Amino acid sequence: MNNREVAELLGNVAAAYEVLEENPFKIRAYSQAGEAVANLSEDIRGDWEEGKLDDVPGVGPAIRSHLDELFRTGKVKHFEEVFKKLPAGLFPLLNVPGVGPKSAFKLAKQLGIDKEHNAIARLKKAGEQGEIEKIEGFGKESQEKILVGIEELLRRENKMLLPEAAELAERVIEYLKKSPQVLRVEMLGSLRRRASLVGDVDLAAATKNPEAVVRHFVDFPEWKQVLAEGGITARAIHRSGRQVDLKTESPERFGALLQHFTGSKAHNVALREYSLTKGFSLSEHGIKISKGPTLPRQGPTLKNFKTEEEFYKFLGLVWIPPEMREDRGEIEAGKLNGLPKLMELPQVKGDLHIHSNIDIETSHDLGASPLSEIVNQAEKMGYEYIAITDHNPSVSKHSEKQIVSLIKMRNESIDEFIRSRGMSMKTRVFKSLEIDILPDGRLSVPEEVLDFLDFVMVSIHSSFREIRADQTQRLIRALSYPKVKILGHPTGRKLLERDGIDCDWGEIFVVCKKRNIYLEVNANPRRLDLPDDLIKQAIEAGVKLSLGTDSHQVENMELMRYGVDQTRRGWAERKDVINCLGYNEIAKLLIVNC
DNA sequence: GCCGTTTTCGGCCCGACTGTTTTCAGTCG
Repeated sequence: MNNREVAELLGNVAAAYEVLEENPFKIRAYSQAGEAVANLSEDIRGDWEEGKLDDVPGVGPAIRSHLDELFRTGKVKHFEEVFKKLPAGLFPLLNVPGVGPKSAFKLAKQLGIDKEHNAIARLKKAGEQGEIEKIEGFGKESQEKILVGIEELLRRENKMLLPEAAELAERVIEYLKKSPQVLRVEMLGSLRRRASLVGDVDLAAATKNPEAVVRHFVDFPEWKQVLAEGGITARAIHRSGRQVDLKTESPERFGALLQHFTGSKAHNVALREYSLTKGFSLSEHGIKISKGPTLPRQGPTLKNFKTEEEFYKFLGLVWIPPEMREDRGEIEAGKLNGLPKLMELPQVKGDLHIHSNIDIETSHDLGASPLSEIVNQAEKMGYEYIAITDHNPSVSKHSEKQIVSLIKMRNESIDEFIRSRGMSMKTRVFKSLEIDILPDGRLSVPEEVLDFLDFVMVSIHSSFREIRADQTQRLIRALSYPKVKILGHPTGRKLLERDGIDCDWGEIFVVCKKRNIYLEVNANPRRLDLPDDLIKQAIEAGVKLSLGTDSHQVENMELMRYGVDQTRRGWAERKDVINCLGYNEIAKLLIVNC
């Protein structure tokens, strides 16, 4: 059982308790535990194996013992007894937007949806045949809403990679700014927090005339369909099929709106709990002072905030960068003024993961761009250095001797290029190689090859599904070779395609720290690997990071900012990322025997 | 059922929107 499945199970228990009208706080406890598991990047089963379930927020003695039973026996007797009281078809219906536990129960019961596997299809059919509106408590409009919800469910299953969401948002923002009524526009939600995957694009506009701004928004020519248009908000579907929401607010209150809809939900819940202890009640409109010297008979007064900075300051906190708002300790840190000074894109002085088109008959994709274009681009970006990290020559097609001579050939071609450019070349080039880690942890090239490289990057490109202990030993063995300085895209995940490997990262961090090996934050938006929460843990363990775009063509070197976004989500400061060092300093770290 | 800078007992986030049950429950972010 993976995290998503465990989270779903806990969510189903919460929903079942809701239908059965259990204690509301017990319901919330299960639903919070479920969300916490869903947001975990560590494998929860691994946490259980190591006796660390207590570290998961929201998991106390009762839920821990249920999870213990789940991992030992594959099921939880108590949960099954609870579920038995309800139709099994109820649970898939919870995924339809607009359908919660109570409605799902009524629908499943009245429509006789008693199996999980075809529940959504049966609901859809019932809606199309007008069966839903006949149920007490539902009408024609709820029936229509459910059918729209089912469509949205099918569409929502593929979230957007960050750049797709960012580019769509920028198009709409550019259009919105054409209206003189729009005083300010900002991105909201997971997009503003620069999360690796984004659901809908949410935007906020500051205006004194919300109706005019909403009208302008719905007139955007690229909408396929306008879903809703109110006095202060609107929602539309873009021709790409992606949903865009707009919220408006007066400039005087814009700070509170921005804060509220930037989230994350977990951050906001934690912030409200913290604020309540001070007698403040937060909302998207501002802060109500519910305790202390409010005037009698007047009720709580609402305080307005133009900016987020003022909003956080009023709560006794410093402004928290959106990337950090995931309830990972940022409120505590903001209280003590102990927030890190996050690194920024202009501090990046080089790209440590680039593939060229020098043909050494590689095991994986050859780059598309010649070294000359790569260096030109690097100089344009103001880089002091780049690392050429082509894949190793394929092992099956070459003898060891041939591999060595291919690497020598590549070195000569790089050296010749550098000579030809002479003193005018501002960017220095590291000769490296991205070497495959074999299933047993050995490297896929003869050790002799390492002598011809400035440093080595190693990466996993196969056998992603080994069990944790094996995968951990595999990585440790790979990291023990001389000259290995960077572990490339450490988890091997591909967003929306496959999960990363299961591995005891704590052990890997120890090895990296001891041997001065750097963990890559791969900036390719399909990878963004290490993931943000592991970045945070790595930094806490004293491990330093290496940024690389994994570019196979020069255009992709521009994707560095997405890697920087993720390091910021992992609380990285300038000192945590070796790319912030100048050439002389980083050469000392990477080239061990120079 | 969880949790701790007023608490190991007694609390537990806030408001908008929607549709239908004509006064509010359910759902969402």
